[in-house]
Amino acid sequence: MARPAKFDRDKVLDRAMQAFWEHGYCSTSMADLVETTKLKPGSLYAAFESKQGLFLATLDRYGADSADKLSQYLKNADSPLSAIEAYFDQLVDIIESRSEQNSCFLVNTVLELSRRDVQVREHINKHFEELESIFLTSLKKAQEKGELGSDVDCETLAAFLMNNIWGLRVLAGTHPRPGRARQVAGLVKQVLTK
Amino acid sequence: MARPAKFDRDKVLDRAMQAFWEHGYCSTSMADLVETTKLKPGSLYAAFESKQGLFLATLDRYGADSADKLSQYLKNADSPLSAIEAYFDQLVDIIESRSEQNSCFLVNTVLELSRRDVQVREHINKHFEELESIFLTSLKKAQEKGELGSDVDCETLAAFLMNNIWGLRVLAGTHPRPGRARQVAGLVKQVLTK
DNA sequence: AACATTGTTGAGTGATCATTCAATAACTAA
DNA sequence: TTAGTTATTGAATGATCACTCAACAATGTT
Repeated sequence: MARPAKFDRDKVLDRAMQAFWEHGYCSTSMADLVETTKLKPGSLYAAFESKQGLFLATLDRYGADSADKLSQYLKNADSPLSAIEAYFDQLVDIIESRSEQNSCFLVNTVLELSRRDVQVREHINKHFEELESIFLTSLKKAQEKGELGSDVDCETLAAFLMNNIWGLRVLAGTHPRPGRARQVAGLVKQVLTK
Repeated sequence: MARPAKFDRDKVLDRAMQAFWEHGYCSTSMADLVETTKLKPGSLYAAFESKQGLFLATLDRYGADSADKLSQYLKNADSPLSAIEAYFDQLVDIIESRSEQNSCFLVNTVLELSRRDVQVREHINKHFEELESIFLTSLKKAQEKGELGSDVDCETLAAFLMNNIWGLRVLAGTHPRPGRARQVAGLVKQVLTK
């Protein structure tokens, strides 16, 4: 009934996400987004309402991807605890690789905007809660299997895991000496397996 | 030999720090700083060179204050381990208080700027290293006193403590449900005291 | 009092910010 | 073909950005 959009929404979101992820919300200008997405301002505004709208869309995309990735590690694992350890190992690999993109878009955003912007906070918290609930499911499974003592509080342990992931993401921002992330993660894994 | 400055440098730094701490670097405009410091643009630039120069000065002030505070908790403590626990307890109190200012200026800045700005990163890292070395000194003292087993790697444990402080600061940004910060800190303290 | 030096003032700079919109293009349904 | 609808375009908007500077004020020295 009308002219169809020419651009690929997913590709546009991906490119915008890369820009926000790398430079943060404030330091990514609409001019930057116009350049990376190859969409003119008018088209961007027609599709996403505003810079903030586009940002929230990229946040949700990143959050969904993160949850998928974590799920792939943990679902159907024979040993839930080993799977969690494997997840931490690959996180450490990313951080130790010193690649440009070893930060977490969600964690970056918590400290840049979430403290002051309710809408952003609600989106972020939703994604964090999803990640944590995936951990929690695995921890409970571990407890059923006897990998984890029945005295262990899985909720606290899940919160502790999230805390150390956040810490590792901050660590990545400091450009730490090689081996340090692995050292910290090693101690976290030790807590996990007693 | 010349006209002396009228303003109190420490008071100006304090006010600028509050502004940067609350809103971040990008979202604090020179107009904001002119308003909070009560200095005209020309005076600010004469005293601090640039927005970035003023920012680095406030960072250093915050870092020095943080180290002083941690030192006060840990130096001359009869039980180094209890002193570290006490430090975590007050950190939890700050976070659970849900006050406007329960974030850490250094952690905020790591994720806003440190990843991309070498100069900022060097300043931040210097302060983090100082904090960590204060923890390390206490941990070694604890080991000498037998509070900590001789098999414990104090360097790793200090890095672990920093990691969880960073995690707690991210947690604060999510506006968590009451009690959660205390729960996480409790587990950290448990690791500390075996 | 006169001079040298430095602090203070605030209007003004060009650049960049997010956003808008009228003109035009491309599609579907009739 | 035509009418109706929506996508695309890119120049233009006013606001705000970090920053400058010439005029003036206040001090110590002589």
